[in-house]
Amino acid sequence: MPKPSPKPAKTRVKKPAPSLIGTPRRAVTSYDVALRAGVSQSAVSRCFKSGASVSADTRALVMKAALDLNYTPNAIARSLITRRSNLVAVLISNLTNLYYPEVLSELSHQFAERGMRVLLFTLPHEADVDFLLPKVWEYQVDGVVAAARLSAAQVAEFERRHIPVVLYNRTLGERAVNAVLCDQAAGARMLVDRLASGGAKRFAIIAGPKDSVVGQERSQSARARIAELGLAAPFVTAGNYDYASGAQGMRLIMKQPGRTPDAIICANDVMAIGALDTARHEFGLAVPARVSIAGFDGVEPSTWASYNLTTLRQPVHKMAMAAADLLTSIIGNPNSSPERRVFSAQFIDGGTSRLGAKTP
Amino acid sequence: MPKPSPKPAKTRVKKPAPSLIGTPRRAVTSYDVALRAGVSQSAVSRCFKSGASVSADTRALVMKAALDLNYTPNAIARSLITRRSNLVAVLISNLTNLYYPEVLSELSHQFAERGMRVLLFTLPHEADVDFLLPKVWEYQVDGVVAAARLSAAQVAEFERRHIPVVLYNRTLGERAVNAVLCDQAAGARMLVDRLASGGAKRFAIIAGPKDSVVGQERSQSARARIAELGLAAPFVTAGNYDYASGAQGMRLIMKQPGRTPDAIICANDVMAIGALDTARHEFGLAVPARVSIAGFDGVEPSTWASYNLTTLRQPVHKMAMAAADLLTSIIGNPNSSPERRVFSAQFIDGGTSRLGAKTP
DNA sequence: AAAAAGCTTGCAGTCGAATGCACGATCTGG
DNA sequence: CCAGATCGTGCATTCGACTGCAAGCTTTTT
Repeated sequence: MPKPSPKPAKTRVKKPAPSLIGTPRRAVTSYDVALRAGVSQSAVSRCFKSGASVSADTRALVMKAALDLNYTPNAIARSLITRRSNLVAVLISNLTNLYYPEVLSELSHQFAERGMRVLLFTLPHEADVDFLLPKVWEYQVDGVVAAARLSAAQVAEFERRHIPVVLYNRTLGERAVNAVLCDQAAGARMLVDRLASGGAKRFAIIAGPKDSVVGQERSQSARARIAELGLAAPFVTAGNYDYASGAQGMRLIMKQPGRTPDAIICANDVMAIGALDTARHEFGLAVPARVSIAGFDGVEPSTWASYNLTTLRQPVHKMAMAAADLLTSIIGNPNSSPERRVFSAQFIDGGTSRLGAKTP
Repeated sequence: MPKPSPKPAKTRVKKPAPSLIGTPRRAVTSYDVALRAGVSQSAVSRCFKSGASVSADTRALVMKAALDLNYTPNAIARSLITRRSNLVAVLISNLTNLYYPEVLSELSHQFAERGMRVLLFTLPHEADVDFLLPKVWEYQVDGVVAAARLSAAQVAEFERRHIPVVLYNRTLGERAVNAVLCDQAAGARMLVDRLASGGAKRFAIIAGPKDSVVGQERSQSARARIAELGLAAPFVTAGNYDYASGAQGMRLIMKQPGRTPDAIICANDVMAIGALDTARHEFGLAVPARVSIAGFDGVEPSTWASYNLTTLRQPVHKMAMAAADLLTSIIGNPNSSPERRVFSAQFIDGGTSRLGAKTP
């Protein structure tokens, strides 16, 4: 008697107990398919990978079995081993902004074409991004498109984790980051020039929120150009990118002492529309006869007949494509140095401004 | 000599070769944390799971180590074993529709509050959904919110795979499905009643596309009610839910022989806005003096001063919340029987319609 | 016809976290 | 002061697919 075997254990080397931890029902796996097709699991795996070495016979067998069983590869399991999730996080601060849905839609399509999925992260307006980022990391996304405010530290954190980030319509000062941009400054200057050569002398600006880089760039550049032209410094009021703040901005402008401005530049279309409606319906001002109004972005409502807004349209489609291209290229080739792709806005000569001729 | 050992193999039972398959750099894992904290991997795992049995000492050690190493649990690995991805697929056909971004935004917030992420699937307008669905399955989403056309077969396929689906503003005839709805019929009938008691006698309808269940419901109910009131059958033209088709619908209406209608019901706000702009600016019709115009949805631009549209606002916030609630409840409790949550639209008495008094 | 080169294929070990089990430590009560 | 209960912990296995390796088979080359 070698041992009275106090513990019944240690005999079975395997299978202490099948647990099936989560168990919301077991799905069809590659093993099931392999069994049915009479091949190994590896063969099944290879059949679902292009470029793998599988004979036509095996492939046919496997595909038949897969179809019979309604097998779909498990992307989660795949990601675990390949270290590629094919997920892209898209961070968007404010989907109700009217401009962003368009961006999101384009991004979604662009990434879909590249075989990637969009994991959406919306920020409850200016909420704590730091609270959100760990969620992004958890999902092992292959990359991030950020159309939301990220601090330099936050971007650095992504870099430390080797997660490529492309900023959309944002930069971090002079810091080298991947970004897709629209040249706001050039647009703003052009706008001022056109308005000025159309006769505008007294400008006012309804700017974006202070923490919006894009908004600041738009209003600062406009101010700078106004100064360059030797015109009086404009009255500036900050809005929140929504209709109500455009309307409110208009009221503030009208409350200012002195003559009413003859040109109002708004940091986005929706505010311009708010200002326009208020000018017309609340103050009975003829636009553009008495005052010119212009916006930025070129969102759909700006083209509607009631507005036909003068604006600077961003090439959203091209920009989204560039963002997707840039991000996929970084994913495929880390260590590439940061790149900025800058687009220029298209001037839309709507009916809300008296404009001079285009300077050549 | 038992065997000259033709194969040198079979000696090493483990470690044939470390492969590190995908290798876009190894991240910090729970093992690393365990090592640093001087505990087992299990302990680390338990520290990140609420309700697990861990001593305060261990927890402190682990948390310190995790912080030092910047550890974030890998949701992919977790999903594999727990069979819960905490991902919800949101299917949206047309993000440029102006109504959907609002829905998406609300859904995103609602799911975020429940610890779930939104995996976005946008359908290139009426593209092949069947092509998209396998992608949804691959990611082992815990559930689906479909604000897009799904056939009964497609929904059945989800059921077969035990993936809960909640339809948003959609049904499948009498088939029992989980759905969050807005009572379109009641809204449409109420709208007709109000317009009729305001004096409308000659109706016209700019309907939604033929394949839009919601659109059909809206226009059919309106027609039915018009008939019930003994009024002439309305001229009906189908649009595509966009501004251009609203405008086009208006032109078609004006081309009809006989007297111009005195009330136009549009299957959504954007078409109503298109029709309104066209009526005013192209045909010089006074609205609502000569013709009443009304829409559905209550999107933001419908409230703008230039429009101030009469419409039926959908309680998007409540509906999204209901969708998220419903879906999470099904996830937590499969085998629950399908449920419909129906909301009613809020009548917005804008300035584009001559309305009679509300019937009590 | 033998040798070399090619294809296919299965084996077995990964990826990172979760957890059933059993052992050890601590605490309670008799 | 020891039996029994409680708590905390580590071990080993699991989830499902991917892939390096080497063996088996086929084809080509000489």
